[in-house]
Order: sequence, then C-alpha cells, then structure tokens
Amino acid sequence: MDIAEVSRLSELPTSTLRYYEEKGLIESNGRNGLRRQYHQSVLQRLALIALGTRVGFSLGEIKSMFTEGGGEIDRALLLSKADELDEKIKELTRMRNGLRHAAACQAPSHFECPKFLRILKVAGKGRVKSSVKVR
Amino acid sequence: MDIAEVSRLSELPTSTLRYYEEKGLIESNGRNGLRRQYHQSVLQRLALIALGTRVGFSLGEIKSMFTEGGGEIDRALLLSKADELDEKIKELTRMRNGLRHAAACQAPSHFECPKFLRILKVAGKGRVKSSVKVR
DNA sequence: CCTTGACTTAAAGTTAACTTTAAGTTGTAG
DNA sequence: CTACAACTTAAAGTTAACTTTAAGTCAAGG
Repeated sequence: MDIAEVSRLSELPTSTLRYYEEKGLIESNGRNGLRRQYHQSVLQRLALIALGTRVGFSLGEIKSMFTEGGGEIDRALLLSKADELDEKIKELTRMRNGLRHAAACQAPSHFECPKFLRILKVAGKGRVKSSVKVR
Repeated sequence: MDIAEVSRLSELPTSTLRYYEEKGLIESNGRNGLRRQYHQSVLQRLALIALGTRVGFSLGEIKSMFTEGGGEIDRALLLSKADELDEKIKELTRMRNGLRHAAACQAPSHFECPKFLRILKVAGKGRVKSSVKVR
C-alpha cells in the first residue's frame, strides 16, 4: 500500500502521514524506490491516533501508549490513561450540566445564579497541572 | 484589586491575564495610574475560562460563549456547546472502555483482540471536523 | 525511451496560547 | 521626596501539530 492509499483510507494528508512517521508514531515497512510502502495495520494505528488526539492526548502521550514491540501497549500506562479519562469525563459532564442549566436559567445574569456559581466553583477545584508526557 | 492579586487568586501569571484581556476574554474596570484594576467578578470569569480550556475549547470558542453584555451568555450557543460536550463525553467513555479492556485483555496483541478492534472501528466514525469558532 | 504525476527530503511557514524580554513608568513604603 | 518593586507596552520567542514550498527523484503508462 503506498502513501496515497493510506491517505485516502485514513483521510489524512500525506504530509501528516510523513510527519507521524518522523515522530515515530507510525512506520512504513519498506520502500519501492524512494516511496514508502505501508502495511494494512497502519490504518488501525492511525485510528487509534485519531481517537487519542480527538479526546485530547498529545502525540507524545499517544506515542507513549505504544511500546517498542510494534503494536503492543503498556498495560499500566493504559490504566493510568483510563483514570485520566475518567477525570476528564467528570469535568465534561459537570460543564455540560452547567451549560444546560445556564441556558435554561431565569437569573438575569448567569453569574447571579447560585447553581451556576456552584458548578463554577466545583470546577475550579482539582487543577490538574500536567499528565504523563513522554517525548 | 490589582493584577497581582488576581494572579494570586486565580493562580495564573500576570502575562496570561494581560493576554486574556488583549484577546477580550476578560476586562479590567479602570486604572490606578497605568495599573489595571479588576473587579471581583473577573475571578468567576477566569474560573469559567479555565474550565473551558481544560475540557478542550479554544479561547475563541470560550469568548463566543460571552456576549457583549458583559457577563451574559448566548443561550442557543450554550445548548450547542452542551451537545458538543455530549458527543465528546461519549467518545471519551468509549476510549476509556477501550483502554480498560486493552489492559485486561489476554490477546497476544491488542490489534488481534476483536473487542478492541470493534472499539477502534466505532471510534473512527463520526469525524467532527470543526465546531463553531469565532475570533 | 521518455514524459509525467506521484513521490521524496529539508526547511521554512502557520496558528494557538502563551511566555519572555527590553525599555520605560509609577504607586507607595520609608 | 526618593528609591524601587511592581506595574506598563510592544515585540519577539516558544511549543505543538501540522502545512507549504522548493527542488529534486523515479515508477509506470504510452
């Protein structure tokens, strides 16, 4: 499979694919002349990368989810990522509730609505500065 | 309240506060000489901004959640943001489940585990390119 | 065999969200 | 009243995640 097909199937520009390879997130399994050749499995990898970036992980973090084994994943790291996601899900839920309430609320200003203020206040707690990042 | 106190209370560097003001996300309500003076309410605004950025909204999107009214928020926009959050929560939940499963899974490689692959596949659907952004 | 379109690399450019720096101003404690 | 720590602005620098550009290589169809 050459880069154009991977690009078509993954809906990612070839520049992004080369960039990911340069960053060590994917790999090509040989060349035809100069041209990269890819194995089917790169598509799964790319799906995982897309999912990861979509939910807010950096490329470095995503890379750290893969070991050198080529497809294998570090189990402890996975669990800690899952915990991070749990935290984030809670925050998102809180914010969603806050937004829905704010939209329905009759208070003249949202900043005068006690419920909204309580949501904000809770949100302020639990500042998570940084998470596991690997470059 | 001068900028140092806002900085202390919000735990944001003064440079960030000036940057937010320049971007129109917060405002100072006058000067003492050259020095910005802030109203208490800026702290709520900052809490909301922190929550928003934490859950993945851009500063432009967050700004668009405030109208010119100074504290008021556009209700329709709030609801659409809430819907966006629902989508994101679903994805995060899916990914969290995927990670937990992957960590527990006995398959030799996660890419050989049908359950994991199914999660990946679902994740690939529903690419949301961009959301409402305002500058 | 030759053209050409798809590939290649290296380097520079882009955007968001800040931070840092340089040079200057000023409120306020002593 | 004066020193100076804390403020000010404007501009340049930084990082992540890409994209664009420039200049060159080459597989494959005609």
